[in-house]
Amino acid sequence: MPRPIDERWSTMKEVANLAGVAKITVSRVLRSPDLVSKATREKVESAINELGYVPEAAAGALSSGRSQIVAANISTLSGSIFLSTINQLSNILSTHGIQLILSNSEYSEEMEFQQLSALIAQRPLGLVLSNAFHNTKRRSMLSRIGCKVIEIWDLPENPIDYAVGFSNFDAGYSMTRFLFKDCCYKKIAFLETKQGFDRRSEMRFQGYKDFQLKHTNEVRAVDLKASGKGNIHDGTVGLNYILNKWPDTDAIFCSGDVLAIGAVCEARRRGLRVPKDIAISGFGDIEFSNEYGIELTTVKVRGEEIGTRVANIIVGAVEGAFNTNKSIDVGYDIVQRSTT
Amino acid sequence: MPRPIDERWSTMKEVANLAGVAKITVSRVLRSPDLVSKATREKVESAINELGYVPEAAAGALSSGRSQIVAANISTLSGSIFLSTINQLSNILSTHGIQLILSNSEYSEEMEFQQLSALIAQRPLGLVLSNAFHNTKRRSMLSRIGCKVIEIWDLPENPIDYAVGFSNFDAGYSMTRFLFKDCCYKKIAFLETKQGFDRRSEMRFQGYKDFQLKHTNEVRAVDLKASGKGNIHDGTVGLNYILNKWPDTDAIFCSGDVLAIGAVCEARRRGLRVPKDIAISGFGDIEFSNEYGIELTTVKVRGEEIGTRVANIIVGAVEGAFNTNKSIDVGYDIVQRSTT
DNA sequence: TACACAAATGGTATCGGTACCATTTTTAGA
DNA sequence: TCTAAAAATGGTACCGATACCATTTGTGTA
Repeated sequence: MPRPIDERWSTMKEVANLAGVAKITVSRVLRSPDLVSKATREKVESAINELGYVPEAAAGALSSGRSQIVAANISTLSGSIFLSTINQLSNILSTHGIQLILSNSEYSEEMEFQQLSALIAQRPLGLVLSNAFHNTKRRSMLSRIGCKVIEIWDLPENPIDYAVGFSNFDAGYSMTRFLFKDCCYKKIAFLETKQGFDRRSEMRFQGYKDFQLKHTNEVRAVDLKASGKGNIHDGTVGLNYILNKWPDTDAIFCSGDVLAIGAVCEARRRGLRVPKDIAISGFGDIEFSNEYGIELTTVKVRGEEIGTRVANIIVGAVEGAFNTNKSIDVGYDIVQRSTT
Repeated sequence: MPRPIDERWSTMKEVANLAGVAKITVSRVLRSPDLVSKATREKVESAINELGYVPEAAAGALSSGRSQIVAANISTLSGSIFLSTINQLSNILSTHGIQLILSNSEYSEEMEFQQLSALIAQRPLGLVLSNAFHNTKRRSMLSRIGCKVIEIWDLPENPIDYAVGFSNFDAGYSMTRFLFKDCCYKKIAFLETKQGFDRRSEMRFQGYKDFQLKHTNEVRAVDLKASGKGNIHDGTVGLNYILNKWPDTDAIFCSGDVLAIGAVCEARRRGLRVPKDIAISGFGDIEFSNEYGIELTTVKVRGEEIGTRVANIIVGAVEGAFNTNKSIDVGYDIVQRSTT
């Protein structure tokens, strides 16, 4: 369909004609100005300005076989867990002229597959995933993708290409040990709301379970799958459910901060003292965790650093750096505040 | 799973050869399957599966003159204000095979221009902006862009193409009137923390100012520009600043919910009763506003609906619908809770 | 001045799809 | 059975950049 004349963008050829050079020279001015003499460069630049020329990324990508795009598929935007990572990643990439395509799979596996194809269609420089894929078909799709695949917020045993994150198992284990050994709670429950498959939450649970089986031989775990969107309300439901089922519970380890905040609010509403009657801890250390009248004990995750590391891997790979470190552990911290 | 010898992806030509058809037929199977007979379609589909073929978006975009990309530039990700809009937009677009490129302009103004160019380089189907551009050069760049420009979360008088949002002026005016007339507060202050140029916050302030000048002839406004990131801490600073400067203030209208929550916390810390000693209202109705022990009076914005409307405009335009409605007002609600 | 070599510039093929039109095959109706 | 129209398929020329190699121009040294 022929676009209306006035809506067409200028092309490199038109810039070249106006400047009186070959179009390859225009290309050089934009991509490797050092190879062009000052006089020519200035002629070309003024032609670019005059025409308001903006090169077409698709043509460049096709011709060079290399896009200026990084794709990220994260499980959810709404939880805001990944925001700091995405924000940082986007900022660093944009200083290198790389755009970030964002898609979220809301933890649904079918959508993830479709979206994965759509992302691969962009032939991105890097593919950032917050959810590891265990399905073989998908893994094979990813392994032959030809761009860097970077799994984040977790450290799977065999990363496809790279992993930047921390051990969710260890985090779950550490927090449980902290509650048990340092805080001396002996009846610890675990609360989560997995939507579909959430490997990271699952691993935190495994860490909790592992500790519990070693030290108390009792597992008190609730997964509010059905209702669960991981919002504050779920925290209130979860607290009630747990205290109803195991009335002598003295601490609840929530798989996310929002859940934990909900649980704290509900505990207070019921007239329970936190942490005296019931201790509550979370995971993630979101902005609200340390403000707003609640100082939540939680696992602090360096989300921003993950973004930085991911950006460095991608930018490095573009510049030809060879990175042998497949797995980058940014660690985590147990942060004690006043809810335990 | 053996990685192919070279990391090249299969091309449409290879699929065509395997299926024994012309490559244009493969293209048809993917884009308009109704034009292809069932037998041929199945042959081609099995060839696609066998080769794991994923078409290259850049080639399609170049050839058809139409990308499958929508670009959004929002002022900031971290505030989480736009999350529901972006989330909804991304979800709807992805069901139409359209990808969302996200960039944020929270850094320098120079970068904003660069980023705009980078986004335009993608020749997106639509360009979604949370910040109106007043600079003439930029506006002219935007007006000749050839794709739909959609300004969101505001209703400028002359939208470049479309605007989906609400009147920030009206919202500011309405909340002030609500505090004054319905709640009978007579000494109302306005607190904001603008980062750079924030037209939306500015318009809310103008609404506040307009009402005040009409009814009290007094404006008590604080803009924590310098420190201001709009976080909870700023709310505490702002409350103290205001009560110090105008001790008889009986209500504070905060330009954002996070600020308001900070102000409520600080008021309580100081032993003030909310709303008896000091009333506080916010703007945005973020998730935390109605939970977590604070029931904040605020202006509820339908962020998700904005996302839906934007997606519909873009998808509609792709399908050739002609939308005459340049300005879509999704409205807002004054929600009274317990802080006023 | 001549020559070698570096710097600057240009020509052409090509990336992998889609548009447009042409051609072949199938179907329906007289 | 024949013919016209519809359905299915194919051929070819692009889209707008970059890669690669060729060519021209400029510079320093003998």
